[in-house]
Amino acid sequence: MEKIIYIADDEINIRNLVKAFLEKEGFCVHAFATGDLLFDAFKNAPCDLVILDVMMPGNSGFIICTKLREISAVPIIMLTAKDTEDDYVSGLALGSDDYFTKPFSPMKLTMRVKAMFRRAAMDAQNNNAPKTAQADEIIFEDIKIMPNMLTAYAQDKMLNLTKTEFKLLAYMIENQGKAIARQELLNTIWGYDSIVETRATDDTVKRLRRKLSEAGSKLSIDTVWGFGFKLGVKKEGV
Amino acid sequence: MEKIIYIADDEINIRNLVKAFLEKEGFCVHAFATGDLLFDAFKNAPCDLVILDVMMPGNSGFIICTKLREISAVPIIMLTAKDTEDDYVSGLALGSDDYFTKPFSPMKLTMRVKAMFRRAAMDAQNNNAPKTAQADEIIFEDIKIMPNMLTAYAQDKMLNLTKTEFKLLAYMIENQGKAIARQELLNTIWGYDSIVETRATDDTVKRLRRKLSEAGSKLSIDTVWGFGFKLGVKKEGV
DNA sequence: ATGGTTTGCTTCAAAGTTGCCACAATTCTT
DNA sequence: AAGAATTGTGGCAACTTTGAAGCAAACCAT
Repeated sequence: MEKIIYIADDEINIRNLVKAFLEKEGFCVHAFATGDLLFDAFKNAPCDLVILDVMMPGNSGFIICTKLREISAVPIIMLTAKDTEDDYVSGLALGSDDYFTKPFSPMKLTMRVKAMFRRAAMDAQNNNAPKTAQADEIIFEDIKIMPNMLTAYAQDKMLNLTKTEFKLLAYMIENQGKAIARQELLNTIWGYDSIVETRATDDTVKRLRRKLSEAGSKLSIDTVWGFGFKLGVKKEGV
Repeated sequence: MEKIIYIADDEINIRNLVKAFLEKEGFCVHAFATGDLLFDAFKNAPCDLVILDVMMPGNSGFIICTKLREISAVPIIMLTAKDTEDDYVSGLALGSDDYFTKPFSPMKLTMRVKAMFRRAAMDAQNNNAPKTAQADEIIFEDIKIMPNMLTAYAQDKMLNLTKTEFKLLAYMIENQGKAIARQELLNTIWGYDSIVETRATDDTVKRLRRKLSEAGSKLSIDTVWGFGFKLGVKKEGV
């Protein structure tokens, strides 16, 4: 089944470039000059994935993203020239699923798109967990995560997590029980194009473990030797 | 399979530096003084990745990039001294996949190169076997195997298997019933070019048997004398 | 700018894995 | 039944992977 992708960007070069790359991969791509045009088209005929530039004449990508989220759970990738963490957070908080900073590599965008479809397909298979991305709270054992606010509680005590730690914990809880490979964490948290050493994951896990333990959480991050990590529960001490 | 990398840069120091670093990582590197030379070589013998300096005598890296893109989808990394947004965007618009600004760390370039190959490999894997390899669970008797997660259960108790043990058990279960020769296991699990003794399989089987029995599994690994092993089921004791 | 945080890297020690060995137990051959 | 070949067992050492502490560069909010 051919996947349909809508893209909105006011720069025609970017538009054509992305369109060309994605079409070469067999996707059906419709390009729009503004977010509003895209939104109108979406109302008539929803697509499988949306790529939105943030800076556009008329309503910005953020606004379109919010409007889309009101009517659909379609995956959204945001493009932006700005590289600030603020934008990153607000973009994710508004419900976009991924984020690209211009200038970006068309091939990487293509790979990310394919990865998202793969993931969506996998989620569909184990339909038990329909991750509508924006649950207000995710709870696992004595941990409560509030994705919108980048906040996490353990035993009702607030954990003071950094962004990296939060993303890692959130990802592991979404995949609770599963063992997760270091490389998968790198790809997901640090991005497919990251150049950090694999051991960077150990650092974040180390800091997460300390914070969890200081908060007295029963949650433990177990090592799967030669592979990665897995969530577990500490035994009730004696 | 050794990856072949072409690099074009008019500065011999850069050329040699990058060449040395990449060769140390096991890549086969051919260096060219101009982009045109590289392009000619590529027409005769394509390579797996191209690194192009932008500023070169003769045709610039941008032009070479465009010409390469007309005949191939080979990954291209651009190097440039200029750090302007214009250059970046036009480089990408011409189809390069990544971008490095001089001065750059050879180590980071190397890591990026490795990441690109890793991604390409993953992509190929996922495309070739979109469904077959993605079985979430394989079940045999009281054993449940979850291939993606290096996790296996016996009687709903988790088995703590190492990578080697896991691969061996998974392979035997995939071929359930069949007797498997030691040499076949060696080739499959340890690889054709492995130098381990045949008896290494016995070691892993030994450890697997212990873990299975400790978990109380009914699964047994039976010896086929003078040949290899075969999965079986223990009798209901008593 | 600037002062505090975050974060990835380095180094070293600790822990886990794995192939090999010697020898005992088993099976096959004669 | 004796001898030869093959397999099971426990131990072990080399190797790999992981954890911890410290550090410096990058990052971020003032």
